Amino acid sequence: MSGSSTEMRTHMCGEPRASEIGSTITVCGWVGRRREHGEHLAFVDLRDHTGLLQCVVDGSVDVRSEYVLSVTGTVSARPDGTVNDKLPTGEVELTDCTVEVLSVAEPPPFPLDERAEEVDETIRLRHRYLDLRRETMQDNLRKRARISSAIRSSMDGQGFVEVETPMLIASTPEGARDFVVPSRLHPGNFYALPQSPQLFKQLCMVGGLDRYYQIARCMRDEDLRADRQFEFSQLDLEMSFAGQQDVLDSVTTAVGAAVAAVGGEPIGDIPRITWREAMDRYGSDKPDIRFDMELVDLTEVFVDTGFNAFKAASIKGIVHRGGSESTSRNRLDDLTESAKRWGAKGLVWMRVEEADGGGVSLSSPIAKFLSEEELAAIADRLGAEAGDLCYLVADDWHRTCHVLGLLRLELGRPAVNEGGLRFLWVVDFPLFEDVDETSGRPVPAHHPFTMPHDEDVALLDGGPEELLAVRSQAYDLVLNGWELGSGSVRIHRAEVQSRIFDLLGIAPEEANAKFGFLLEAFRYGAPPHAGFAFGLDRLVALLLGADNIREVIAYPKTQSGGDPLTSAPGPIDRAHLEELGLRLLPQGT
RNA sequence: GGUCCCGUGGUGCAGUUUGGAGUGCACGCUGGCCUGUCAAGCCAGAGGUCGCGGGUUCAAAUCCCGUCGGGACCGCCA
Repeated sequence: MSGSSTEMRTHMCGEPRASEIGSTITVCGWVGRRREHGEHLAFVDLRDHTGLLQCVVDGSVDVRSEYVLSVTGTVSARPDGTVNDKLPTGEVELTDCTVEVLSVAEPPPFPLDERAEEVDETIRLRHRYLDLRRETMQDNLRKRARISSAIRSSMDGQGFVEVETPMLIASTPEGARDFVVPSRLHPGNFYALPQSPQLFKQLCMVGGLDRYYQIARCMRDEDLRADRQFEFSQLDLEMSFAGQQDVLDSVTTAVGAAVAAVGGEPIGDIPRITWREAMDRYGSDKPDIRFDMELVDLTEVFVDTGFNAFKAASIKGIVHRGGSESTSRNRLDDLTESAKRWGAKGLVWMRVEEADGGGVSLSSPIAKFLSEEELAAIADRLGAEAGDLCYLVADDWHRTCHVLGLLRLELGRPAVNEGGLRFLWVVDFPLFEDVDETSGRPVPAHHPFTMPHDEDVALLDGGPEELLAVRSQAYDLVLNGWELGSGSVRIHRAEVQSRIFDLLGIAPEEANAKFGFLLEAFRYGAPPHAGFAFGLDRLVALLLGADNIREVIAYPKTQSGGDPLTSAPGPIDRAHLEELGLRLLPQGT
């Protein structure tokens, strides 16, 4: 029985089959539905995580929903005409039953079947132990465990060493807001919980571990979302004497093992595009490539335009195939409002109609401001056909891409469980995401230990234009439009590192105070190294078709960071505070 | 910090637009009947701070203000 039999049971509820007819077995589980037919006959569905078994008992036995029973009886063939082909155990039933009530149960506060999907999530979380009894949640957690296990096996097989890093670490002001823990032995001082084991894994490389990995818990005190919890799990890895391709290969192998563990199609080679191309074609650094609707560049068409709104650095368009009929004027107004909220000055839309003399014509409130040649060029470049709806945005390159990228998702994005699994590597991220206008300092796009592209190092000495053109050896893994994770080749040479710190305006003393231990470690012989981290919760959710990572986390928190089960967070008493050397400010300050 | 949506017996909903008795539906629960059901069936019954507070009104689930809780999103998440 594959290890499922115990002192208390011989079989799991989902196991008995016709081949075992005649044997006497004992099963344990929870009472599902009962069907009573008077004092002489009742059917009780006994349930555990493997399935359901119908037990035929005397109708005078008082068992209720969710009572915990041990039932000993004979596996019997069901009488003719009563076989239930919807159940794996439906050919048999347990007869001559001896029922022992192991625990009584109050009626559950919500139905423990698929109808629970409709129940207020707070109620599910308040009684999460009941929610977990449901088949869907059992399935989610068991598949998650299989995925974790497959990832560990894959990493072990690739020669990675699993290392645990500390949870109580020094706070660093960069990046996400830390959760902090007051120190009793050092009043007035605090530990931080790790946002990621970033610095420790690099130290592991200096320490000669060669290949490190960990399924690490990370904590960030930032607002929660459907795909973000305070605490989350990452597959975190780092490799010595390795470059980008090595990391991509290792991660691909691990992710492939994860997909295979839940019966997905082999992922094959993951396509790769540059950040620049991703922005150009999809308007996003995490493109959802389950559907096309790519951005088309129209800037050249309008170099000499007389239409003021199109005298812009970048003009792009997308085509909603056959969208004209299904899109009302009201909807177009809503989309225009959305585009403005996303930062655009406006949104130009054009309905594509059959032209009198063959071909197509474009109908739009702004068509009268454009020349025949311009209209023809738009239709031609967009490949517009009658019935299509075209959208154009004109602005600087970044904003044009961003707005059309969001519009593309709004118009075409499939549901979470449709369109298969479309992984994508996005490479050559810019080293800096912006240059601060007042200070002239570049703003790092990744962390400050990210290696610039070798051929772009010279650009570090240039002005804002050159700085923004510097590519980094940083890469993201994207799945169906969700950012799964990111990584980079790290700087291991002191002179490059100090150049970066200098550019970012981090003085040597400051760098020393924040990262001194890492910089010191690098003075003792740092191997070139590169790494990656990706969110396990997000991967599991997407593999299981969940649109929300709470569905694949046993005990998640609500959007406001509370736990309805334990009522965390809560106050602590005065003595406790005093021991930690803390005093609360009055409320409302 | 901001925008939007939701809150009515244990659960899911209708009722709110246009104020008029806690009115209705399904599931669950309790009791009764029932020897082949599997969403069992039939009969009867219990169960309510309409999230909370204030206001308008002869009268508030319904209108107004505030507040709490939940969700989606923007900001934020190196």
